[in-house]
Order: sequence, then C-alpha cells, then structure tokens
Amino acid sequence: MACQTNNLPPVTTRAEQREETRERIVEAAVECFSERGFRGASTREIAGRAGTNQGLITYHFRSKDDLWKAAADRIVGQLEARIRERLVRLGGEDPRTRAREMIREFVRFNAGHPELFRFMVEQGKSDDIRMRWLVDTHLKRLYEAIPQLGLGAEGPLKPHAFYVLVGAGSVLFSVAPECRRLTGLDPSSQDAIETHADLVARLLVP
Amino acid sequence: MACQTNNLPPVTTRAEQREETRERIVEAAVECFSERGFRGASTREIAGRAGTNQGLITYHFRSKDDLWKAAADRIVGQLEARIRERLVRLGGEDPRTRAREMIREFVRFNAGHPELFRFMVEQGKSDDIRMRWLVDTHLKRLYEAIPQLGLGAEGPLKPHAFYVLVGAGSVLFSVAPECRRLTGLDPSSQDAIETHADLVARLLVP
DNA sequence: GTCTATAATTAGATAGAC
DNA sequence: GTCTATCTAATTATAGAC
Repeated sequence: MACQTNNLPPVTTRAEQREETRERIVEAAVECFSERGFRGASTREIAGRAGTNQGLITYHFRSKDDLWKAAADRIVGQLEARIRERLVRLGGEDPRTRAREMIREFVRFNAGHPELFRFMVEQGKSDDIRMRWLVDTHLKRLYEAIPQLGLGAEGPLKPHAFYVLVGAGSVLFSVAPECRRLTGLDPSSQDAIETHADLVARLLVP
Repeated sequence: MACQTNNLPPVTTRAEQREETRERIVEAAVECFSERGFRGASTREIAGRAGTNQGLITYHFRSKDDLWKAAADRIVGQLEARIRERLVRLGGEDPRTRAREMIREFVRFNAGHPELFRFMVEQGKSDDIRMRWLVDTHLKRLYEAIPQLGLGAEGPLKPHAFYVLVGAGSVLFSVAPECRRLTGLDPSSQDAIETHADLVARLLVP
C-alpha cells in the first residue's frame, strides 16, 4: 500500500507525474486525431486510450483545439529529430547517395509513424483554421528545408516533386490495414519497409 | 404560382424528383465523408449541403451507414467509368504508351475527384467494418484489373507499385488547400494537372 | 493532480403533419 | 416526397470532491 512515508522524498515528483500524464494523453491524441480527424476524435476516447478520464484533458490542455496543437507539435517534432539525426551521420557522402538515403529514411519514418501522413491529409483537405496553423507553424519550415537535404527539384517542379515523394513514401503505411486485406502484404514487416524505401529512392533518384 | 393544373401531367414526375433528391444527397455525402470521415461528418451538414433537411436522409437511406455505402458506390463507379472510357479509345497502342496514358488519365481523374483518395485514406486507416466492406466490394476488383490496363509489376512488387502510383498521383490534389498555402501552386489549374500527370507517368514508365 | 458529476450542445433515428 | 418536432445518446467544457 504505502510506498512512500511522509518524510522521505517521493519516488516520482508531482512535476514528473504531470509530464508523464501529459505525455500519455498527447500520444493517444496523435493516434485518435490521425485516425478519426479532428471532429471524429472524441476527448473521451483519447482519455480512455491514455488510461485516464476526460476531465484531465481539459485540465492539462485548455481545450480540444489546444490538445490537437500539442499532438501536431509532437508528430512533426519526431520527424525533424529523425531527419537531423540521419543528416549528421551521413557526413560527406556524394549528393546522389545522400538524397537516396534521406528518402529511404523518410520512408522508414513513415513506416514507424503512419500518423504523420494521416494527420497531414486529414488537415490538408479543407481550408480551415487548423490547416493554416499547421502550414504556417510547421510545414513551411519543413518544405523550405528540402534543398538542404540534397533533394533537388528547385523551380516550378518542386511542389510536384514534394507531393510525389510524400505520397509515394507514405500511403502504403498509412492504409496498412487496408493493404493487408487487399494485397496480403504486411506493410509493417521489415522486408516490406526496405523494399518500399528502395523502390521510392530509386524511382526519384535514378 | 401554380405551374401545374390538376389534369395536366406534372413537369417532373415523383420518381424523377426522388432520383434528383437522392442524387443531391449522395453528392453532398461524398464531399462530407471524404472531408471529415465517417464519424466527423454529420447527417445534418450533409442535408444542408444538399439543400434539404436531415429527416429526408433517413427516409431515402435507412441509416448513416447505408448513405456512406451509396457514397462509396458513387465515387468508385465514377473512376471505373472513366477508366473503361479511356481504355476503348486507346485501342492498339503499344504497351508502354498505353501504360503511360492510363497513368495520366488516373492522375487527371484524381484532379477532378479528389474525394476518391480522401475516401480511401479515410477508410484504410482502421480495421473496421467499413474498411472491410470497401475492400471486398470495390477495391479487390479494381486491384485485380490492374494487369489488364497494361500496368506491369506483377509478382512481389505489385502492392508496392500500386501504392506508389496511388500516392504519387493523388496526394497533390487531395490536399489542394494545403498545397496552395504551402507552395503557392494551385493544383486545380490545367497546367498543374498536366505537369503532374506527365511527371508521374514518366517516373513509373521511364 | 486526479477523478466524478453535470451543464449545454449536438449527434442519428423516429413520428407525424402536409 | 418533403419538412418540422422530438427522443435518446453522445459530445465538450466546467465545477467541486478528494
């Protein structure tokens, strides 16, 4: 029962507990929002998946809207961290090898985090306040960093190349349940991931 | 006021009026379901976009679920009609030309009907009863017809090639509002459509 | 910091007037 | 065939106990 006495410092502080709970809620929010969209996701289901109750969500995040922003920050932050990490380890490879390997890593990320693409499609569909926030706060920064990754296609083809890369490298994993039933292929298998990464990389950087 | 007297046949019969209303509702349903997902779309909003009231929806379609199936039938049917039409006009071109032109036509269709891809991603994300219905009723038939279109890649690469094509050829148009704000490109312009169609076709059939 | 209870809105489905 | 009114259940946000 009593794991802590009054005079000993607690094993986890209140600040730690706070962060832990917020973390669990945001993680569940990323899943729900990307699966069901903003309207379709209910704060009760999010609370349930996080193992707590609906009241706590409005305590930690003022509103459903603010929770959605926290979820967006999280999934985009994970992508950026992954890209940075891969960039420093690539060092001075030649440009084409760098570009191919960055594409492969992008595909691998999508395999592990299908929520990113689900989230982006979910929000990009209608010209509402959340789409504008997502573009202005995160996507513009990502989009303008593309040349630094060694991925070419500046000029008028850039938007086309961008959405070809995003689409070709993400959809397979974002509709994984459908893919399993439709084709028999399990997109989460290591073999499928590497095959897809290689296919997309070779198509875009021949 | 009275455009019809009692003894003259009405300008539009009741059966015609029925079909017209059903058509308007299904059209609005395709938009709403693809934009907001099944849960996120409300039958009241669908009725509003169709210029009628919520009660009529349960009269013409028994439930929200049945309305969703009617919407799926419609958008998939439009794709199939378009493919069939293009196939007969292609006649005896050589295989590579045929394949490239079928891909171009698929991209053009997505430009005019971004709802198809939105609908597919919306449903493919979770392993629920609607995803299984969509795969079994429509997608399997489409997927198995691919070889007949001159698009190769049978064998273990087929699922990968399929989702590369779908993703590369659809995302740009499905997130058109986002694309405009992010890149300045308007994906609905004739120039953007043909540029994208050509890019995807040349990437997949070099 | 966490949870339960509740207020105000909105959802899908039904019933009945015209 | 169409529309309004209403029922039940679910939604977000809030208030207060612990």
